[in-house]
Amino acid sequence: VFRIGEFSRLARVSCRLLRHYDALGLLPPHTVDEQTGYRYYVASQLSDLHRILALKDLGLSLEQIGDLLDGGLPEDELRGMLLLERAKAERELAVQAARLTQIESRIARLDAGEADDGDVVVRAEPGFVLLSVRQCVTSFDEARGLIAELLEVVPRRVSKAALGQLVALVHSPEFEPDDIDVELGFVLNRAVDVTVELERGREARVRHVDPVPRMAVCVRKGPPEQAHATTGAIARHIEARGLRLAGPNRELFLQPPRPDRMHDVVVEMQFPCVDENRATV
Amino acid sequence: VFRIGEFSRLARVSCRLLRHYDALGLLPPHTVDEQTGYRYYVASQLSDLHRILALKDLGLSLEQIGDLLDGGLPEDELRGMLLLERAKAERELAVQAARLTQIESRIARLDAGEADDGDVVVRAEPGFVLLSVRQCVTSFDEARGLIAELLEVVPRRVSKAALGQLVALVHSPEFEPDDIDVELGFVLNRAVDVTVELERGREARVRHVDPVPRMAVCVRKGPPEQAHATTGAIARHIEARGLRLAGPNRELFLQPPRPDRMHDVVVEMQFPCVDENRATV
DNA sequence: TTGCTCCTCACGTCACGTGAGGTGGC
DNA sequence: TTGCTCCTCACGTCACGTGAGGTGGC
Repeated sequence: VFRIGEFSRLARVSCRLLRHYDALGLLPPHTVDEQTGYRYYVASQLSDLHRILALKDLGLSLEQIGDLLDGGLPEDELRGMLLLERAKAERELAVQAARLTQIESRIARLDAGEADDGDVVVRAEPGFVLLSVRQCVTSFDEARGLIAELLEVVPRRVSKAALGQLVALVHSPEFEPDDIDVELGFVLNRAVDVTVELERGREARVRHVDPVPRMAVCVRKGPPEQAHATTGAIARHIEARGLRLAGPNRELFLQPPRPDRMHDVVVEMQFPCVDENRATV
Repeated sequence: VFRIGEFSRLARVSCRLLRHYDALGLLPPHTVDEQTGYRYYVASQLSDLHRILALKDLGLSLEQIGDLLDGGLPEDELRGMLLLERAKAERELAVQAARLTQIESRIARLDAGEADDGDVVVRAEPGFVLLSVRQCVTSFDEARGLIAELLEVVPRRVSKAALGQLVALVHSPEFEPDDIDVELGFVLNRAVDVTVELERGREARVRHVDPVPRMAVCVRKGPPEQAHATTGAIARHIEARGLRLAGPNRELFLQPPRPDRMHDVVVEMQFPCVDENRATV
């Protein structure tokens, strides 16, 4: 029979841990002296402790371990718990792997004396409702004209409260500056059912844009020529992270742009991605 | 200029996070209304936020990020931080991988209806001082005789306070029951410099046992025949975990054994391991 | 008798989530 | 005027680590 100090040395755990597990009812001492409160453990309790530590190593919480130890565990539930833990461990593993490759690519770039590219973020993007018109433009000026038209016409038909940011979706699979299939419109904050007529018989319509599980985003400030740098940063980032571009990229105008001052714009560039390995999350 | 709610929706983070980062000085709002306390953000702060989130993704703490953002970062220190983070991420990755394979092997064993083997633990083991005698024994009875002799003779020469657990180290690389190279002795709690003479001219001497970075341990209760089951559990465990046996295994007698009741013993079996992949940690 | 070990609080950790209770702006 | 949004506390999270302050046992 051991006092808590000896037992903790045998087990290579702290006394505090043993007291903690006692408090939680996970591993009550074999005996407790009523006078002094001293805890006394016996040798065979070391295997009880090992069982707890082994379960903890699997990633179970102490609460789960407690349920499992005194619950008599109905086999099925244990299986269920393990399957959940496996999924959790797989996610965590992927996160850690991504983190490691990101760090390594940062070190590599630092050693090569290259720029930071530090502000690329990958996140899930929910779906939203969009009021938009889609067409091919042959020049940047044409796009700018379309933006100007939308900015003028749409607010007359839709209440200001419902109108969100201006957004562009680039549907052209490849970048050809003189023939870009682009969709331009406004995010809608509330459901509105309108069709807005534009010049030359075109119309802006309401449609739903699907959510994207992995969107690489980066904010660009300044003229459109700056876009190359931002695109490059995103490209390096997603490559380092083992992702691949998938689907039309977007530009979200954080400030309502003024067509005469497009060089002063703040835009969030968004690129949908998928994992190299698996098609879906 | 955005209020906190709009800004949080644009950034897909919570208001609480923005207030938290404000409180820490990581991302103060562009403006704060003195009357109402309302926080106002501008579009370009989104990229500041992204920078913070990207650094957080690397595993840096908010405190580190704060130092880094306003510290002007002396390049070298940044490198140092990243190298540390890489090491941390590598360790974490290994831990997660081990966890995952452990969970998977548990599920597999559960599906196959096999036993639990749940109480194997891998841990680091510090070095210690041992008072021991080493010899080849040709039978279990001979070992038992040696234990009896040690239990009788040693306590006469060494104070009880200094004497720790009885331990056996099995030096035979392979298990041959009729010729086991075994070292038997006591862990010493304090430095003692003695040589204890035994029968037939043999001696127990003091020596230092090196620490072991990875020791797979499991407690066995009952007769030595039980040892096979425990050994099997450990073997399955370390295989599932991508480890490999390395060095002499040990048996630590948690209770002072009585040679006439060896079937009632509680022993911790210890097996040194190394990683399959790399020789050292 | 002097150390040594044990005891019970109780705060700290880390990055926020989640109410509680109250107030300004359209 | 009614919602809506914002504000500031302040507690909870998870598994202990780390003192503080005090007491029993050899």
